[in-house]
Amino acid sequence: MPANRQIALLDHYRQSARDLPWRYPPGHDGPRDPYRVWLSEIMLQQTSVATVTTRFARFLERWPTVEALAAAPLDDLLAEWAGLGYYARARNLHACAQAVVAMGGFPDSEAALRQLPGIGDYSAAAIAAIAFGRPATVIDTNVERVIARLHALDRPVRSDRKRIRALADDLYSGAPAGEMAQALMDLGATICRPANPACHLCPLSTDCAAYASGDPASFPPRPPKKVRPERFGTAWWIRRDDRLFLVRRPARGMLGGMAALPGPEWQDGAPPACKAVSVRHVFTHFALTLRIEERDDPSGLEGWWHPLDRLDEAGLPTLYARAAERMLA
DNA sequence: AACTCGGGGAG
DNA sequence: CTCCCAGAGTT
Repeated sequence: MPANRQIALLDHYRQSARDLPWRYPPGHDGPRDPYRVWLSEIMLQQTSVATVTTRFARFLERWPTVEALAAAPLDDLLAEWAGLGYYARARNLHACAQAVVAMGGFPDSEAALRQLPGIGDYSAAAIAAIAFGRPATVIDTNVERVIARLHALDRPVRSDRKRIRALADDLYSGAPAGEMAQALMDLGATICRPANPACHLCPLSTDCAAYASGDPASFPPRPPKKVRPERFGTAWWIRRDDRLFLVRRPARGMLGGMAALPGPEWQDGAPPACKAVSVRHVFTHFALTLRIEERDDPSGLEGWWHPLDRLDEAGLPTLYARAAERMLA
C-alpha cells in the first residue's frame, strides 16, 4: 500500500524541487525534448549535479539537436567531454546519436531505449519515464539508499538488488514515474544523504525503519573497501617553438580515444625514486605517478603539433592537463 | 559476480 | 586523506 508514501514524496517534491538546467519542473505539461533528457542522464552517470551543471549548457549550445551531435566528428565530442571522465560515455553518446538519427528519432519505450549504446537499466527507465511519461521503475544509487533505509535492509546494496527491485516496483506502482524518480533523487541528494541524513526534514521519516532504529546513516551497510594499487609511467614533453607534440590514445581502454602526451604504457608497482617533475593522479581503481621527461624528437610517433597558447582547446583529460600545467608553470 | 572505467566536490 | 556521485560494458 504505497499510496501514502507516494503522496508524501510527490507533495514534498512539488514544494521543494531543485531547479536544474535539464529538468522540467514538477507539473510541466508541455512537450519534452528527449535529446535533453538523454544527454543529461548520460552526463550524470557517476557524475555529480554540480559538475554537470557547469558543462551541460555549453554542450547543448554547441550541439542543439541529436542530428547535430550525430554529424559531429567524434574527436570534437571527446574534446568537449574532456575532464568529465568515463570517456566511454562520450564514445557511446556519439554511437547512440547516430543510431537514433538512423531510426528517425528516439524510441519511446524502456525496452527499445535499453538496446542503445550507453543506455543501461537505469538510463532506459529514466528516459522512458521523464521524457516520455512511461511507467518505469527508475533505480539509481539514491533510490537504492532510500529504499534500504525505509526497510532497514541489512545487506550491502550490491548483494540485495533483487529485493530492492521488488520494493522499488511497489514504491513506484501506479504513480507518475518521472516525478517519482526525480522526487526520490532529490530526497537522496538533499535529505536522505549518505552521511548526516536530515531526517527531521524528511516526508517519509515516520514510515522509515532506519529512522526508527536510531542510526539511519548505518543503512545500507557499506562493503569493505579494497586497497588501491600503485602504477607509474612516463610522459614525453616534446616542444618546438610554441607548439607541443600530442598523440591520440588507443580507441578503447583507459582514457580511450583522448588526446594525450606521448609515452610508453604505464606499469604496475610503486614509482622508482626520481627527482624529475612528476604528477600524481588518483583514478578509481589505481593511483598513478607520471614522470615527465623532456625530449626534442617525435620521430616514430604518430601525432600532431598543438599551439601551446591554445592547449586548453586540445581536449586533454585532467591527468595530462595537470602535467602540462606543471611544465608551463 | 567481479572488474574496468575519471574526476571533482564535500566532509 | 576518504567517500560518493541520476552507471554501463566486459569478462
